[in-house]
Amino acid sequence: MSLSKFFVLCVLHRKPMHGYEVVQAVEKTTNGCCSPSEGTVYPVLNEFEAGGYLTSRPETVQGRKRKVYALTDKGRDAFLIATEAWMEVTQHIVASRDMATEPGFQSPSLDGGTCCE
Amino acid sequence: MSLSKFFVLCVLHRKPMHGYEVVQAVEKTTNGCCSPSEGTVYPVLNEFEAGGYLTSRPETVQGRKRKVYALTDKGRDAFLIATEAWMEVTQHIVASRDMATEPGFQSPSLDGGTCCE
DNA sequence: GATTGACACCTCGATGGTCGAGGCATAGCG
DNA sequence: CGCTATGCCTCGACCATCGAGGTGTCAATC
Repeated sequence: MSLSKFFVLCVLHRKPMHGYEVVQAVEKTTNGCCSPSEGTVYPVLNEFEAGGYLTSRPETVQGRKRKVYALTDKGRDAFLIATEAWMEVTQHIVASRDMATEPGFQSPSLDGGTCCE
Repeated sequence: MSLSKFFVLCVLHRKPMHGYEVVQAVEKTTNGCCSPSEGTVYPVLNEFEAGGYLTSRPETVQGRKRKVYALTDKGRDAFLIATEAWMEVTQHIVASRDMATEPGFQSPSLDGGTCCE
C-alpha cells in the first residue's frame, strides 16, 4: 500500500472528514514531508469507497455541499494492520540507528524494546 | 525522499554492504512489505554515491568482484534526519490509532509521549 | 564437462502512482 | 463585481518502481 493511502486511512481513523479536510489533515500529520495533493487524494477516496473501506455521507454546510467520509470496519482493520507493519519497520529503523552509533549500546529511553510493538 | 532510498540508507547505517546484500537486507528490514528490486536499488546506490552520501570500495571475494558501499558523514546525517521525520510521523499515527479506538484514552505503555521522539 | 543455481552488477521498457494545472460551483469579503 | 477560500473532480505529464533481460563468476550436481 502506498503511503498516501495509508495516511488517508490514518486521518480518517481519528474522525470522519470530507476530502478537502483530509488533504489538509494528511499534510499536517506528515509535517509536510509527504503531502499528497488533491489530485491524489480524491481518486484514493473513491477507490476506498468502491472497495468498501469507506462510506460517504453527503452534508450541506452553509449552502456548500460536502461528502463526509468515514471508515468502515474493513477500513479500520486495514489501518490497524498497516499500522502494525509500520511499527515493525520502525523497530528495525530504530535498531539500525542505535546499532552503528554506539556499538552494543541500547538506548533505554527511546526504544527499550517496549516502543511501538 | 522515497521509501526505497530511506531504507537503503537504513541498512547501510548498520554496516557497509554491497548492492546485492542491500537488496536482501531491505527486504528483510521491511518484512517484505516494501522490497525494492535490484532495478531500483542499483540506480539509487549510484545516485547516492554521486551525491556524496556513499562511498564505494571494490572488493574481490572468491574471484567475484563486489562494490562495497559505506555511508559517509553526509549520508549518516541524511539518515538521522529522515529517521527523525519518520519518528514524528509515527507519533501522529500512534495518536490516530489510539484516539478513535478508545475516546479519551491514552495508551501509557505504547506511546505515553516518550516513544519515538 | 555441461548444466544449473547462487552470487553480483547493470540496463531498459512498461507500468502505475503522483503532481500540478485546470475546470466547476458556492460563500463571503472589500 | 472581482477575489479568495471552500469543496469536488479530471486529465496530461512526469518520475519512481518493477520485472525481465543481459553479462560474468563460482560451486555443485549430473
